[in-house]
Amino acid sequence: MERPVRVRFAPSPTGPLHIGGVRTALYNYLFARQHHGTMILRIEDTDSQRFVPGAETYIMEALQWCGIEIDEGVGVGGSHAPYRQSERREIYLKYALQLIEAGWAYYAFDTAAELDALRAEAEAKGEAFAYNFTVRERLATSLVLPAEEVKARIDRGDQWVIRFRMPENEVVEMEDLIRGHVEVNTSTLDDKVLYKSSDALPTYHLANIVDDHLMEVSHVIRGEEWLPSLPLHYLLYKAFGWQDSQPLFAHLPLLLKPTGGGKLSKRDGDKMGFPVFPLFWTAPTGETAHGYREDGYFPEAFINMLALLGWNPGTEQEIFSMQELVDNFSLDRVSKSGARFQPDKAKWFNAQYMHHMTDDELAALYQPILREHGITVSDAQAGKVAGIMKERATFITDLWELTSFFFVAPTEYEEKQTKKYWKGENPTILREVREVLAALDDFSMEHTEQTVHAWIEEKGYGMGQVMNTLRLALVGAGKGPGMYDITSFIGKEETLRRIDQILTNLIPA
RNA sequence: GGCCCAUUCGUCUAUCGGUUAGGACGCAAGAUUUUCAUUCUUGAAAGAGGAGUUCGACUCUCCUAUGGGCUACCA
Repeated sequence: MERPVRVRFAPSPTGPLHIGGVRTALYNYLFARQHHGTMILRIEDTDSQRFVPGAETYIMEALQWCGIEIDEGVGVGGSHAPYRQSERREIYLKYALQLIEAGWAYYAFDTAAELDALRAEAEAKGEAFAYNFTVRERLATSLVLPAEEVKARIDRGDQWVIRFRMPENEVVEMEDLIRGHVEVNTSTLDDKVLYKSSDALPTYHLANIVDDHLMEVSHVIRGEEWLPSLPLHYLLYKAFGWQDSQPLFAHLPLLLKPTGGGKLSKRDGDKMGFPVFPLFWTAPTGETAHGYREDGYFPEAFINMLALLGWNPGTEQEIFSMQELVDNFSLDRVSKSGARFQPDKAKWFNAQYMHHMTDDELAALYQPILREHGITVSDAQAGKVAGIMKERATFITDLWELTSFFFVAPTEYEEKQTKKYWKGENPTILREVREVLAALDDFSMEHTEQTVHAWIEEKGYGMGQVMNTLRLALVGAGKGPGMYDITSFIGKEETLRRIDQILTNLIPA
């Protein structure tokens, strides 16, 4: 295979891109980058009924947030423009007609009502209706109607479609990069509609094959839901005489619901409290859906998680940057069976990325949240506290809950801790600790710790007893980092002030 | 119903005929600890079932079961 790698992600703008779509885009992107190929974004808007305004913009924003770069396509242009199928509509009819010419397709004039009647009739007899060699000769098609009649019907504006003439009893042999050899007998297939006069647009099958050919796509990497139509696609390449440049196919396993069966859908997210979309989405109807971005996920963590859902490197490495994914990805390590999406693992990935962030990175993300709470501090300070507490956080938004006591003195004292420590001689000991701290000139972490610990030992107090009482005074709760992280950050003056505050405000039990 | 694809711990997965079937998430226990976490250690936890092929099958073949996809003038 000498030809340049060109892959495409080809969503249809019928709603927000969900994570299954993002993963398909990701695998295409990884494959393209690894082979120094081209990643194409094509919008398949051949269904005028289901078109949703805003969906296309959403798709492009989502890919951008994920770090999936488009080399060619909608939004960036390229040598094979246009990339929106609705803007290529004049191309397709020509090819459909070419197929009729060659005997691979025909006009059909059935109305929706007639087809429904046919289906009902078959069902009544307990049979499955198939529009194929068994019925096509008995229906109003260009196969049986005289040429003049066909022309007359078209001329007078009757609705028609062009259907593929599926051969009878032929075995189509196919190769899938993930699944290997697959074969299907054409007698089980039907005469798919390729083009419809109602909106002068092709269906997916025709548009897809024509565009992939014209855009010189080398590998088609798409969801498993397309596997059943692969024989048709093979036959279309054959009918057009394009077998030599036919792309290689890889059908990806589906992303399944976390529990129960079925494909992941929008409703699952709403029900189970995790996003199924990369970004927040507002439908034209006003309906909204959560997004990973707004829920606090890092795009890198989101992508990492998605990449491992259906693919693995064969090693025990789990944390991958985009570049590492590009270097390690391979289609033959993509699994064959559907992967159940796991919300807990997604969180774990995010926490891992959080833990590995530098103070500077954390500061940049945390500052806006601090500002929302009316806290103005330097980046260094924001980064410092975030760095101290990051290992306890899953999301950036967890940080405020975790670090607020660095900036604000407690306004109330947690009941459990108060009961446990604000009793007996502890308030008196706290008074003594206050004197020890007040006498300090050097309030650094090391020096404070050394002095206070030596003092505790000398007095024979319990370490936990003293430290937890002090914690209650400074934090107001039984949580937080080491005490000296706190004292050194808030400083001597504030430390003493918080001790005085609890001593004057809280009456010991 | 028909066609196609799949089937290893609860979940994501490793294994490409010979392993005490490995790792991760989650769960449980323990250790560390001034709190909460983190971290570390340990544990429970799997080859859908049945026939073959083979000296030997999780791995290859077939059947069954189960799950999933498709079966539109949707993609």
